[in-house]
Amino acid sequence: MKFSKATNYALHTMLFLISEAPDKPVGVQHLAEKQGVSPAYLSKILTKLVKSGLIDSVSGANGGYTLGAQRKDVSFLDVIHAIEGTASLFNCCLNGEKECLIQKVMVSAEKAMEEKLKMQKIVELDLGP
Amino acid sequence: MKFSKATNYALHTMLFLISEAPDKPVGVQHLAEKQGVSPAYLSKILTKLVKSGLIDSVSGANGGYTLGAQRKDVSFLDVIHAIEGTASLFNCCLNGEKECLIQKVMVSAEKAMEEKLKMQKIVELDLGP
DNA sequence: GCGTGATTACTCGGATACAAGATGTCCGAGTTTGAGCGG
DNA sequence: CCGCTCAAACTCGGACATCTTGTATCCGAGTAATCACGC
Repeated sequence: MKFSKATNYALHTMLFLISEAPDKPVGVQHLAEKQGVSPAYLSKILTKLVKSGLIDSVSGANGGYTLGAQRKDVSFLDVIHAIEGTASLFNCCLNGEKECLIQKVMVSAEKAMEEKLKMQKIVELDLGP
Repeated sequence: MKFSKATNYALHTMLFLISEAPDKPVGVQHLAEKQGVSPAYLSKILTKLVKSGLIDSVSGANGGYTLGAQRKDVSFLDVIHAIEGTASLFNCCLNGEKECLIQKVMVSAEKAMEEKLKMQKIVELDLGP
């Protein structure tokens, strides 16, 4: 029960793109150096963000990754869902038992966290407190 | 990023002990059958709950697991912390950078979930609406 | 000067390797209950 | 009837085996910009 490093990399990449390179595409090598990750691995992570529509990729020379159109709206939850998936953090997997009260409580608590993460847009971090 | 099955088993065991056997010790075999788990594995999980002081174990024949003294106060968060640990779900692990804004947001959201789980006592589920 | 091809700098996707943690099993050791047996 | 011993029913703890998932690497394919060359 931990957030993966991939989520960490994805969030930092988004923050960097928004704050320092809103227009020009940035190569994966540059992004990887900033965070001390292997470019190949970061590329794999960013592909997920592309498929979720959070960023765009530009092929060819001078290519790289760039922000999508609606960049102002990207929330923490968007990034997390793109990387970790949208499945519930808890599933009871106990047979018949119709509805599991424990499951209900867990899902409710999970929603509380997601609500916070949905409210927080990444762009808000750029311009400090 | 998912809650482990162990947490699920632990929560169900706590609920069972509170609702159906507040005094008598219950053998791990009986508890395991109820949930379709191997007794050996469940025993390993319950040992964590014992070490955290949430339940007591009774050795010898007719032994088993029984509720501790302050059973009314056990919350979801207590059980989860006993099984999953109390470490933060997210750590930035990005070098110098003094304080990471992303880390702050994540921890804050995590706290929101924990607050909900701390409020919800397991005993409250027993007498459901 | 200009088109055409080759080179270069990129991303994309799949295949693969590696490590760590979750899950599950097995067995020996210690502990208590209860039954059996001898006095 | 009493006390002793012994077996049975338990948990405890560690050591293992397995399986999934996260982490990471490598390479071939495709694509776009740029450079080189020849006309």
